Parts: sequence; structure tokens; C-alpha cells
Amino acid sequence: MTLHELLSCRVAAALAAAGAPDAAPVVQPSSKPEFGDYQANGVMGAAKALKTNPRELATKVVAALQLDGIASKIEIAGPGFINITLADDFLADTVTRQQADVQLGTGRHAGDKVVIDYSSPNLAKEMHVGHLRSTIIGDALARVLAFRGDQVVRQNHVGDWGTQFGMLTAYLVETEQAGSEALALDDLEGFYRAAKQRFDEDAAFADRARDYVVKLQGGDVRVRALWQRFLEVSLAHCEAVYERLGVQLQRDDVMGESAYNDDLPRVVVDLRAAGLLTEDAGAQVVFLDEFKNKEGEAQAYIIQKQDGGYLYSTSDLAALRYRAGKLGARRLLYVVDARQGLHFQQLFTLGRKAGFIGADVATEHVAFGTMMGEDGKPFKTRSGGTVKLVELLDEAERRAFDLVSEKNPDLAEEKRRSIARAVGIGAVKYADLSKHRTSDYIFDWNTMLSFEGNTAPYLQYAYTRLASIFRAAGSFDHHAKLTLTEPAEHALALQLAQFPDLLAQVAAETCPHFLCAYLYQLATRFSRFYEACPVLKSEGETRASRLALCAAAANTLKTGLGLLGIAVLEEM
RNA sequence: GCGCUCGUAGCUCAACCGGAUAGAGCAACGGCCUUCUAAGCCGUAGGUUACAGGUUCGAUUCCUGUCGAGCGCGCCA
Repeated sequence: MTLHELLSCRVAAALAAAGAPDAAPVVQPSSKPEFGDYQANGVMGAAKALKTNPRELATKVVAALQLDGIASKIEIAGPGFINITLADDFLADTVTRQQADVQLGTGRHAGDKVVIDYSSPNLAKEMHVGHLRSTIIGDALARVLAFRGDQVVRQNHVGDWGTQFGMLTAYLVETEQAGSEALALDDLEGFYRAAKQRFDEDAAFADRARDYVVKLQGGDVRVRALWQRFLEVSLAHCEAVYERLGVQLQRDDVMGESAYNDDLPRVVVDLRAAGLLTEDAGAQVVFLDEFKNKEGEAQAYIIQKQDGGYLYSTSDLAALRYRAGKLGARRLLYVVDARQGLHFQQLFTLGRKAGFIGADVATEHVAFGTMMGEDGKPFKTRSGGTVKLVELLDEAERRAFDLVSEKNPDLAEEKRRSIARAVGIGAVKYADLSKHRTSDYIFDWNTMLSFEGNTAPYLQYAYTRLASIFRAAGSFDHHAKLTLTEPAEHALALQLAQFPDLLAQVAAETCPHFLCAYLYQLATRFSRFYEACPVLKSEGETRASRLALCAAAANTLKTGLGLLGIAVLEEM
């Protein structure tokens, strides 16, 4: 049982004993240190329901509250808050037990199968900053869910289908004939621009491109092979970016739009058989009662164009059915831009109506905000283009290298390079992950590549201080008995003990920024401990205890950062 | 026109589904390195939570309205 579960359970029992069996305990970490470690707020609501005095009810609840060996102090405050301070010995035991578990006390429930759709770049172009959020939020969530024991299936729903690929393959033939194919494909972005230019300026080329789309969809062997070659280059580019970013997506996780191509006609047939499809202006559409406006007119959700072509609604329906059916997932997560909110509401509603997914399958659009420029308008470079992801990462590493060279000039250059990689990439990811995903995102080089305060380098720095202590300490017992005497030790141990509760919250609400806030708080509490409590200079049991506490902090920090996909360093 | 998301310190962001005196970081000002890495620690200052009502012991949070912002809404994804 986690701390929160334990306390909730005990307070609920005390409420029942005091005559409020149905009252919610409402236990949460205290808002201020003066209020102890946890506060139970359920008494006020319960007193209201029972029409009794909350202070009197609180007195009864506290009298019935069984926290022997758990709490060192229980107080009633204000209108009826119950403030609980945990016993040092109990906290020490909790941390010790947690550290003995490879999952740090989090892995109890046996694996729900969860499909998580993230990154999903368009393979026609190079990855740009707009792909960052989905990629790293999805990766962090996948890691957290897997760590807690869920069976996670990653799905990289890449854009590898549609009209633009006719254009690209047609252009690939041209460059091949000109003997410059390899060179051209080396620069995906330039290749796309050049193909687009040919398409816009040369009617014959445009016709050829359209012909290639038909051949591609019809399964023409030669065009398919060209298309495959292009995808190979583009995927290799994505994988290089994933590798640099420390994102776990691999080739096996790729399940692109094209994978559902053969299933699309069946989707239409099945929707029609279910009586959901209507022909409107030549297109096959679904009108869902759930999406009526005030005038009672239902919104159209187009499944098939009047020319017979399919849309992303069609392939998303096919993917939905595949994930719930063939993959057998109980929870479907889509880490996709918030602007597609309506699409997903319609998709999920229709998917259920059509029987593609059962009532026991949860569907969640893990929406995130739009990338904005410093002026608050949609993000663009000075010249009006998009910032490539590799350019952002290059800049991050360059700045980190300059800083580490300034702070630690004696380190070998190769060492400084590798530190700069971890610090630069970590800063970029943390800057993004630490914000609530639903809010719009202001892209700013200086904010994103800041290395002070609430940033990844602060957390990494805390870890290097720990590593430095361990180096100087030599061998020691990582699981020595903890004796918590100083307030800074108590605060740090409490933070460590809350790790399982925190991860449960991240998993339930799919919000990585909770984990960032937790780790920042953990690092802050460690830093205070570091200032207040000498480790190596203390002696005997105190020294052994503090070293073990440091080991627990280092382990939790490393694990937590690992779940965000951020590396730790021995020195920086 | 309809719908979704939002409006919190000068700036960037939090606030654990209604809890106590709304918290951090950056920027500003002042302290702390002969002592485990100062990318750090401590302190000061900074707020009518857009505005107006309502619900109740209690509202940044829930409801209504106003103002303002961003984004969606039939053949792109």
C-alpha cells in the first residue's frame, strides 16, 4: 500500500467509527510544513452531511484514528482539518522497504494492456519542433506505464500515405535518372521542397505525380518499391532523432497509415451495415446525434470522399478497431495536438457506436497545446519556416558545451561533449515535459535552453553531487538503517516515500509534468539536506544513515529522470 | 454563427477534480564558497487569480453572464 492509500484507508475507517461511513477522507500532502506531512480534509464535508459541528466530529475521528507507529503527531486545526505528521521511524522503514524493490514500491497491479500512439511524424518531411511534444510526452508516459506494470504497446502512426507520396516518388525517379538520387534524399526537407516546386511549375510532372498516387494505391510493384526506398530514408532520419532524444521508439513500433489501407473498404462497409452511414453530396458521412448544434443539426463526419478516396477518419477507425481487437488493449492513448480534439471525440463516439471497441476499453485523447512563437503567434522562424528538430538539438548541445567548458574547463573535451549531450537534450525535454501538456507552448530558445532553476540540469546537478559523495565515501551499505533526526532528513525521506503515489497520478492523468514537479521538489529537498547535514564528516550510525539516505535519493532521482527519458551524470 | 481550450507576480509556469495565509523559476535587491561540485543554499520585494454576479463553512477550481486570446467546425492530416 502506498502512503496515500494507507492514510486514506485509516482516516476512512476512523470516519466510519465516528458515524460517517460514507464520507471521503480527502487525504493529501499538507499545503504547508506547519500543517504536518498530510492533511485530511474530509471531516468538514462529512459534518455538513450529518449536520453536526465539524470540530466535534474531528475530535471523534482523531480519537478513532489508528496510526500507531505511523504518525508521531495528529492535530485538529482550523474548521476541522486533521493534520498528520509521520513518525521518523515509520518513514525510515518505508524508504528502506521501497529501496529494496526494483520498482520502488510502484508495481502492484498486473498489467493492463495499453496502446499508446505517439510521435507519428509525417514521413514526407523532416522532423521539426512541432513533433517534439508528442514524441517526448508519449515516450515519458509509455515509460511510466510500463514501469508500473502495464503492458505497453507503442504505436508510431507515421504519415506514409496520400497524395504527397505520389509527388515524392515521381521526383525520386527524376533524380535517379539525373544520377543525383542519393544526394537529394540526404536532405529530406530540400527534397520535398524541390518536388513541390516541380509539382507546382510543371503540369506534366504533376500529372505523373497523380498517376503515381494511383499506382501506389493500386499496388504497382515498381512504384511501391520507390515509395519503400523513400520511407526507408525518412524512417532512418526519424530513428536518428529518436536515438539522440533518448526516445524508445523502434522500427517494430511503426504502424503507419498505409498499414490500414486494405482495411479501409471494410470500415465503410461495416459502418453502412450498422446503419450509421449517410450519403451526402456524394460523400459517405456519419451524422452523430452527440454532436448537434443548438439548431439540432448534427455535424458531419466524413468517412469517404465523393471521389471514393479515404480520409484520416477512415484509417483512424481502422486503427481503433485494430488496437482494441487484434492488440487486445484495454486503454487507448492518443498523444496528439489538442486541435484535433473534435476529431477524436467523433472517432471515439463513432467507434463505440459501430462496435469497433467495447465498453470496457478506455479511449483518451492525451491532448497537448500548440507551439507558439515568442510573440504568442503560431511558431515560425524569422524566415517563416519551421525549426528542424536536429537544429534545436544542435543548438542545445552547443550552449551546454559552452557552459560546461566554462564551469569545468579541466575536463577532457570528449567528457565535456558527452556531458553537453545529456545536459542539452535533457534541458530541451524537461522544458517541455515540465509544463502542463494542455497549455499552449511558448517556444523560446532562452527559456528552453536555460540551465538554472527548475530545469533538467538542476536535477542532473543534484545527482552529480550525490555521485561525488559516493566516490569519496568508497564502499558503504546502501541499505543501512535510516535514522531521521534533522528536519531536512525528514523532509527528504517523506518526498522519497511519496514516489509511488506520484507515479500513480502520472499514469492516471497522463501528465508527465507531475513527475517533473516531484523530481524538482526532490532535488530541492536534497539540496537543503546537503547544505544542512554533512554526510562524510558525520560519524558512526549518522554517517551510515545519511549515506543510505543519499543512496535512496540518488536511486529515486535516477529512476525518475529515466522515466522522463533524461540521463543522469556522474560529473558535470 | 456553433463548439473546444484558456485568461494567475514584470516574464515563463504550478496549485494533487472545493480546502487553511495562491506557490516555484527567471529577472531585481541583499547575504553564504580555507568545509561532500556555488549549474547550489538562505533572505527581501512582487497578486483584487481578466471582470461582474451566484452556489456554501470555504471558490484560482463549480454555475451564469460580460470582455479578451488561441484553436477547431464536408471532402488535408
